[in-house]
Amino acid sequence: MKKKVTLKQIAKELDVSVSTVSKSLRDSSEISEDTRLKVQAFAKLYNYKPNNIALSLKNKKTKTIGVIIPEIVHHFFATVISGVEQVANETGYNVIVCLSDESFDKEVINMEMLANGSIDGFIMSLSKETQQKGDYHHIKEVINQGMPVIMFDRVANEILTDKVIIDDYQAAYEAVNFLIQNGAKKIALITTVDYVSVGKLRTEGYLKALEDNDIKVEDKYIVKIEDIETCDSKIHYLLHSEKVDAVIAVNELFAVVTIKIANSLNINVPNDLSVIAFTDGIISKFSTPTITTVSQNGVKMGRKAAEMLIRRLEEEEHELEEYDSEYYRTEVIETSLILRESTKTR
Amino acid sequence: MKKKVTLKQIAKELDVSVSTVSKSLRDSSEISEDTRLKVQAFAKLYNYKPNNIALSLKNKKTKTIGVIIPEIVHHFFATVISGVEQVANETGYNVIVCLSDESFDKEVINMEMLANGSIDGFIMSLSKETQQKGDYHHIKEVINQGMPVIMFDRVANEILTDKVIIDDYQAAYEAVNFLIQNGAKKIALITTVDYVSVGKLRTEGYLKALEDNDIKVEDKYIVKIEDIETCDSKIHYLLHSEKVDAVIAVNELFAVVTIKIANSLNINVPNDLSVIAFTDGIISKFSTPTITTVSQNGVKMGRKAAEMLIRRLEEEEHELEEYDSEYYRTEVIETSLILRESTKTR
DNA sequence: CTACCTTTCGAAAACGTTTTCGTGTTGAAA
DNA sequence: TTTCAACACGAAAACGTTTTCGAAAGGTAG
Repeated sequence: MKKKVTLKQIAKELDVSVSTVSKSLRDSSEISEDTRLKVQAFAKLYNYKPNNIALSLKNKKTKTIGVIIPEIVHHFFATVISGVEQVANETGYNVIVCLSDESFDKEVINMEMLANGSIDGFIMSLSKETQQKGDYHHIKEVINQGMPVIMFDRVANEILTDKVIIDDYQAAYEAVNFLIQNGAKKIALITTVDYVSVGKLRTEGYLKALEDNDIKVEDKYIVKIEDIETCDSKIHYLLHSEKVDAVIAVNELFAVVTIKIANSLNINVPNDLSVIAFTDGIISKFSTPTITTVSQNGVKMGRKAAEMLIRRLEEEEHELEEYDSEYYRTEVIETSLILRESTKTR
Repeated sequence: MKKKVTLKQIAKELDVSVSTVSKSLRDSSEISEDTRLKVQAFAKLYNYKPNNIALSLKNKKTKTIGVIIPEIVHHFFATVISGVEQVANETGYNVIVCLSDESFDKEVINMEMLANGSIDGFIMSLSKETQQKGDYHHIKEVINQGMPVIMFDRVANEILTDKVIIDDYQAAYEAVNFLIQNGAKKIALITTVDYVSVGKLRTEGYLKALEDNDIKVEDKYIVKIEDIETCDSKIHYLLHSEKVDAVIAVNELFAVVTIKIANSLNINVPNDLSVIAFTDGIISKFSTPTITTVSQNGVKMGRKAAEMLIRRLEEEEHELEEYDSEYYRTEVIETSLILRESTKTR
């Protein structure tokens, strides 16, 4: 077991100073070719690699990105991380991942931990509990300390910072429009509770689309699912008691459950019932029938978020005009409807 | 924008020395109650938090775990990370995630990056390419430097270190046995190429089970899928040309594709064909029919791996008897067959 | 021979902590 | 009054780097 070698050790072995070693390894012209080559050879022999922690302390840069997401066992978030990792890799950054587990407290703790020097900037998506509380002091504080924060997907208008989102409102509007144009009249919405920002926006898009097509909004067609346990019974109740001809679900899970329940009630998808889901993930591709979805390109979101963050980090040098009203940007990732077997077209 | 405050700044403001501030904040008895309280109050006011990087440098401990996995957009690996995160959170560790993207080079680069002081220990699963090459020098080197490494799932016997695995051989054996006991005679295996360690073990378990039941092994029943594009055609060919009555697939994806192709060929699952998949993930739960799987508890694996790593890290103090032959342990996570709709029992 | 420049290197500071070891002051005991 | 312990604090080293500055040695020009 041979421990990592340090500059000091090399210096001692070669009977030169630490500064000479450091300069030699960085090809400084201050050092004679003789000693430079000697040091470099020795360093290679002992496989010297500079200590990242020491470099971080010196440079006040860690070359590390902190990512905080609610859950990782969730295909969408996994794809986002994948995207972040891609550009991090390309630009020499590391990625620290923390999970809030949808808990406000964990989100706060994780942020505080990482904010104390471990990382150069954040990429994050709010936990449900945080959105419910509407308490963003921890995020504002971090931003106030001068650490860049990029929010994605579940964002808060209240926080002034860079954001990457999909246009949930518009996407829902278009999905509902698609259903209407293909003959649907009674369109149900299966969504989460309102405090989840994306759920709310999607609901609004749904409402607007109905309104623009002069279709009366029926409250009984809007199913709000608080926790996953009640999912089955609520959807069952909807399909059993109302003859809807289309369902738009805010996530894949609600959609696939809807299809299974429809099957059990002898309702044929897509002939009797069309189904569209948000979040284009694994389930939609492999369910039977496969599910038409609103694409939500997580990899692209992750890449974009990472690019924005790294741009901030590298530009920080120039100390740009921060008080510009358009200082912070919100990037919108375009969506599209991916047509599969769960919807019929006419 | 007020930057983070340091000990030095507090010291200057209060006109005391840095040491006094540090000691005060750590409740040292050396300091009078007067100044102690004064310092603490001031620190709280300015929301002082010690800088992690400085602490890491001083303590030669980062309290960070490095995780290297082939892909994160893969439910199993996501669950493992989730498990690692759980115990990391409970014990005050952070988690750095790097993706090898199934590439040997990226695996090496990531390991070298992290090994230079960024983390205290590794948890990793080999990339396909690494397993193919059989080149583990980067891992051995890290271990040699005294950094603990825990391998999980895709491990290499050649490397002497702690491991967490499921008993792939035994699990495959039992799955095949289950199929035979329920009437299957012609059992096909859909697997990956041999250099993926788990694929190989599962194949061996399959073979042994057939042998023990005096069933002749038919080479044409063993389908090896190299890349995902050929998946469809190969499985289609199998089902079309051979009347098999059961299929065991080494992952969910192969299983769900098998079912879809069976449907298209008017082969009823489970009546005409039973299907069992390895890796109990999202797809199996929501496919139609739902798929019987060999559970592979990723969360448990992640937790176990993290526990083993942290134990190593904390015990390192005592510098235990390293040359014991049973120094390194291999933990086996038990599996079980989760019965769903894709298999029939009699 | 002096003055100055170039080459080559080392000392030291800095990043933010913690900890060891002194040291000065005070008070009490002898 | 002397001596010593207790108390309260500060200086400095250490972790591993990089970088600035100073300085010694040697050479060259005048």
